[in-house]
Amino acid sequence: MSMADIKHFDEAQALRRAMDLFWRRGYDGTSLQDLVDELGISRSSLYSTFGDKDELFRAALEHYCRVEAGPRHELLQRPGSVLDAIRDLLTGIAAAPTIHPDRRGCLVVNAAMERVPGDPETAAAVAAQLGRFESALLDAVRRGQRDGELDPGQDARSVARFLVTLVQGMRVVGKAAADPAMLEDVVGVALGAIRRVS
Amino acid sequence: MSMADIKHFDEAQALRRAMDLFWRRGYDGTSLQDLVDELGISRSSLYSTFGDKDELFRAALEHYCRVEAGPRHELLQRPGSVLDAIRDLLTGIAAAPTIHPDRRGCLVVNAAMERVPGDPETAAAVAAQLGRFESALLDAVRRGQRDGELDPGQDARSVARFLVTLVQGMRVVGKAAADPAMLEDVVGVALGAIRRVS
DNA sequence: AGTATCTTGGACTATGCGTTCCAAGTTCCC
DNA sequence: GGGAACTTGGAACGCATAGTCCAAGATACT
Repeated sequence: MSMADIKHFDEAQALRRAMDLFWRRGYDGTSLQDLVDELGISRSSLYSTFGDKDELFRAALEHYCRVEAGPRHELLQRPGSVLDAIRDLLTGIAAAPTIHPDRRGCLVVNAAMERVPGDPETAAAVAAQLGRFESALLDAVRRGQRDGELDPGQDARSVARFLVTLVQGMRVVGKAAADPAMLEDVVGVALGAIRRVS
Repeated sequence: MSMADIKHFDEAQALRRAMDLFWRRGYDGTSLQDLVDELGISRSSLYSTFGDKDELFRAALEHYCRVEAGPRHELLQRPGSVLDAIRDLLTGIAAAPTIHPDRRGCLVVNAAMERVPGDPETAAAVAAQLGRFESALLDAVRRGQRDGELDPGQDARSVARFLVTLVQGMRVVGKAAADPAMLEDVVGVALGAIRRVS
């Protein structure tokens, strides 16, 4: 293998920029020219490095799951109060529209709504991500029930699924309604729903 | 005004078919040729009747709100148990993926995710629809609290917003995950969250 | 220094898109 | 029956798109 095959650009940075572009404008809303301009590389390099538009989109989606969603799942494994961890998770999602006032929402939800049905690979990636979120929450809920913070009378898996679903709803509402107070109200009700009645 | 201006096609039926097409395939996923083929009318008639693609999409979205969402709001005004009405509402939405196995989801959510940001008119229509849903739920929640079915200790508006958000999440999960049991679990937890503790 | 190998930019291709336009056809009024 | 008003189908237009290709440049090994 010769060593003239050095890339003249930062592949990781290009992927990050592609993720950002797809996140803000969606799949159809992002043209190949947009990508060429924003990533700062030529079409040839884009195709030889990332494959076609579909592959790049999927890579961007995976990168999003790793960088954006991953830390939130780890937050649930934090030692100490599970209820606090879940509260932090939910308030963080409630604050997303404030952090990103451009109404970009969540790339996973955007991808699911725009690409399902019609792109089975993206559909599978989204379903897998929801599954990972559910199992991370399931562990946390079980721990919370053991620690006496969460209501032990509820089925842990149902509670985890409830939280997964609520978070996706917060993503939709955060993008569509853009009233920060609304999501804070929602968080309050949700926490009351899972807390142990004392 | 002369009377040679009779349409040779059923305008209401065409709008229904356009709604169905946008619902299944999204805005960008539906080409004007698709519309011409499915609606059974020519390009000229389409443009002279509905305006351009944006206008037709908005009309289809409004039609959806009237035909699909409207009856659900009225369901909440049903005499008798509010808790039963909310349960029926939620289980109906949980059953949506079974009724439409093609993973079409909800046109309002699809539209919001695909068109926001970038189409302020659609964004406004979606926000208005969420607002109508919230106020319909607010009336129901207040009634349920008066009747002693719902927990009167919770802020009624927060509960309404919670339900709005949860339903949007059920739309996302129903389209992305397609496990009917999952949403039934969610409904159970949600009903427990708002029910009066007896 | 020369050569082989790989990357790069940009021109190029083919296709599909939304929109416009016009001749032909149809209907009603006089 | 003649003419005005309107709808209709289909051709045509300009433009944007995703993807391909190739000459030119850069690098490392002999």
